[in-house]
Amino acid sequence: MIALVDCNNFYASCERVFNPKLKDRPVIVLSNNDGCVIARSNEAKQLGVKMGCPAFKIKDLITRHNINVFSTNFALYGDFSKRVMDVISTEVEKMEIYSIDEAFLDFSGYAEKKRGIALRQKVKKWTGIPVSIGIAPTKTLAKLAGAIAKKHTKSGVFIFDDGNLIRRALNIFPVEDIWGIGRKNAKKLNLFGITTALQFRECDSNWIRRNFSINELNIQKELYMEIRYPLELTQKRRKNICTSRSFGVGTTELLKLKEAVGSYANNCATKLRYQKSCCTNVSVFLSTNPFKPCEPYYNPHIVTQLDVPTNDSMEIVKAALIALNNIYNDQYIYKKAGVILGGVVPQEHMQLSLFDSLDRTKRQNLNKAVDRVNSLMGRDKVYLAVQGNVRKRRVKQEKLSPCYTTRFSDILEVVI
DNA sequence: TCTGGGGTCCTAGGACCC
DNA sequence: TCTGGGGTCCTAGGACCC
Repeated sequence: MIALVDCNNFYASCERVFNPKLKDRPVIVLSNNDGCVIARSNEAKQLGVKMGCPAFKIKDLITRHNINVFSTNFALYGDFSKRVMDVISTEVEKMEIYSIDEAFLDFSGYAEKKRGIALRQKVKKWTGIPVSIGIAPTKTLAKLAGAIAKKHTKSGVFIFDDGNLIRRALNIFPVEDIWGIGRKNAKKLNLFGITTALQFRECDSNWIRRNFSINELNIQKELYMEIRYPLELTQKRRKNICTSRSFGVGTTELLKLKEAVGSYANNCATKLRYQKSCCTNVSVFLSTNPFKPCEPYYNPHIVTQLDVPTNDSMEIVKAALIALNNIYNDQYIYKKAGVILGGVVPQEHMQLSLFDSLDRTKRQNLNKAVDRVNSLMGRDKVYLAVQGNVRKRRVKQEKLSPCYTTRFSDILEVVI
């Protein structure tokens, strides 16, 4: 049996932990640049705040209902994620951290509701974060059980321990809410009269294979309790590493784009070194504002192949800046830029080039030193000149909460 | 005025090989 | 007149996830 632990309204819950005034109050968290709603407390959901909605569209609603608004605070959420996962790991032998707020656990041996309830209480007590737990024979069914646990139980835990129960649940569960069936596929299925999870499970497998991909077939098997997506216990290296940002205000200036793209490339290289990998290609993209139909849309993208796999900041930044020069056109107002590193290979599998002129050992030592300074003293303490003034370029975050758990100056004081 | 960021996997079609 | 058969690899685009 597999258990899925899912933090309830995760970012909103993190904001609440050190701010008890927010209890039972509507809370929302915004994306970068305070753009869109990316998390909502139950109270905010009840007021009709939709996921992904641009903040400016619900200004009235926010004032009218006194909704508590927060800018995204990833230092805080990342730290809480780690705490929650640490607590869970004290209770299980094997677990797969699936996302910032979810984990699949091996519950074989002792898969009972009370085990889930005890775990849930422990996480709440030790971290302050409420979670829901779904227990079932497969991941797909565990996701479904988790959804039921969140919406329809008081205990926050739901277990699929019998075939009849699964059948009854599938019969009322909409096909579009199955894990892995997205909007597009749900629409297609609806056209064939398939609206519930049970109808999907009872479809002819050959028909599914012909009209959809292998994934949908696997999902169908998982609904029949056949494991197609086993627990993944080893942490996988990322195959692509991306850093991209929207700008608060659009720009046509090449210099500003250089600073941005240089910074994103440097950030990607740092992430790459962190997972002990090298990349073999660097791609850069730009984008104008897609929400302005009156302005022409321009979305160029270019991939540069590297001779030698590398994770050297300067080399990657250089490649990114050359690419930028090649796609830049001064006739457009750019709203977003990004860098993607691809062809990622483990550091130790590096294929050297016959014509390489770089002293790679020297560069490695330099990068290592920079990484160490930045990890000890705070990010961007040392950066490349081409990045410009990194502190000046901060994104808009008007409602940022303190970094209660990751910055000494933000730690709460208890006054007696 | 104001619309996020970071990933994975699958498939079809083209280029290429012998 | 009549023009094969069996592969691999790469890429773009699309779907999905959080």
